[in-house]
Amino acid sequence: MPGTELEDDRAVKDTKERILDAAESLFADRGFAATSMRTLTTSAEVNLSAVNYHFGSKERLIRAVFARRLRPLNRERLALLDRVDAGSAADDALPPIVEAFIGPPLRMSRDADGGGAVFMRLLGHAMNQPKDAIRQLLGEQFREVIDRFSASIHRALPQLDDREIRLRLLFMAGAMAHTMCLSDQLVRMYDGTEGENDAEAMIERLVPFLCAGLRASSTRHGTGVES
Amino acid sequence: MPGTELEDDRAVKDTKERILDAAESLFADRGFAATSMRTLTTSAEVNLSAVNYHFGSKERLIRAVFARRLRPLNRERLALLDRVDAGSAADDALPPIVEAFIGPPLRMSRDADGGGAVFMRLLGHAMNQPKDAIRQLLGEQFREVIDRFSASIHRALPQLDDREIRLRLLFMAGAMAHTMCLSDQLVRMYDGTEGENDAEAMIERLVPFLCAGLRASSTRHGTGVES
DNA sequence: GTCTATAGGTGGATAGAC
DNA sequence: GTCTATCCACCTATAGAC
Repeated sequence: MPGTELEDDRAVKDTKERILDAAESLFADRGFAATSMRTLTTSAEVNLSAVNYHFGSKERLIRAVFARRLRPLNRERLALLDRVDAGSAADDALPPIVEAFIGPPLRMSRDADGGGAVFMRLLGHAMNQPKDAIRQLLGEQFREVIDRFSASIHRALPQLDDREIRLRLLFMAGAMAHTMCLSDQLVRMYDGTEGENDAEAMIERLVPFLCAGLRASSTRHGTGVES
Repeated sequence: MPGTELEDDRAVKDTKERILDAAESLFADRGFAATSMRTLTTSAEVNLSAVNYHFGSKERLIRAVFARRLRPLNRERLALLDRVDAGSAADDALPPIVEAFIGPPLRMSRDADGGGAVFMRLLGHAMNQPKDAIRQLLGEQFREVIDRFSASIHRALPQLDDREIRLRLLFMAGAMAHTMCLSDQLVRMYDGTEGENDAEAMIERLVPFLCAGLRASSTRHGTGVES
């Protein structure tokens, strides 16, 4: 079983990637349990046994699907955040922070060729998944991102305590996930009038909404004055 | 097949509700496809055939699970909105509007006895479901709610056009859905320090965040001035 | 209305030839 | 590494006795 990530063979990689691509697409469309290995391997045009040969089991295939995209995605987020952190720590650092958080995933939604669009739909779906092994996997993948972004937001908005920041980060993630998951319908809702406004237009609309939410006073009907 | 909603018999109702309760709980935990009728009927302590007898099929059981909770829930939302609409139409009507939208579902999360908590987790999961029959069902159930809330928000924030309002309503729904779906972890994250702060505390935190987001200027770094 | 029994089909995983 | 053939557990749905 070559599960030790020693991909030195071209033929192996092709088959593995065909499986990963098909899995991504089918999982996004139907969910994990509803996608059988039979339909998956048929769609990937590989043999039924190939999945077990290359990944060991269905569950490990699922983990591989997420790891393939999530690792570079979160690396990009943190790289963008590094650049923001190097500059101003004032309130006006907030929009770039938010964009570093939501930009890479939403922009990946636009990358229809590379299959990123499909994956983001899958991720939006998985983020609201019941307490599964998948959620645990996502928790591991996102822990560092959440910690780093919490810290940066705290620098920009020192009046918010850490707990409130993490909660609002959750609201942000929810709004983003829902947006990505419904991207099909959004494109339908928005095109015909403004043309090709996928990721960038959505980022331009989400950033003001989320920055305003992050800046909101914690008190119920507050006008900006703290407690 | 007594699928014509003529529940005049007590014994029937008990069995049906036991099935609905078990279905709600298992669907929330494992998803629809991963929940078999065997584990479901075992958990409900009814016979395997009871589901097909009372609901006709697994899919119609799923629809029944949603309809049972969603109809009264959305009725409550609209009733609350009616009371807001009867009052001021100014900007200060916004918090009650937002609360009418997110309050009933989040409050249902607290109702652990009635099983509402389980259902809301299920709903949060279903809202980010891929393009299934379930999403279509939810679309039907929510169309009137979205239309009515869009109109009320438009009265409170006349500077936003209808499309932007509907988009922000989507962001709201996403933040709410994600919050509800992760309620388990949130309770773990928040208790031990503030005690029993389930629904009301979360509403108090979501309302300022969402109101600020709704009020945000559409322009990227805007300070409140329109375009 | 509730039960047993079973039909008829699909699931993930594997053995072993090539 | 890829294929066919197959095991067997499990699935939904139904038939028919009580």
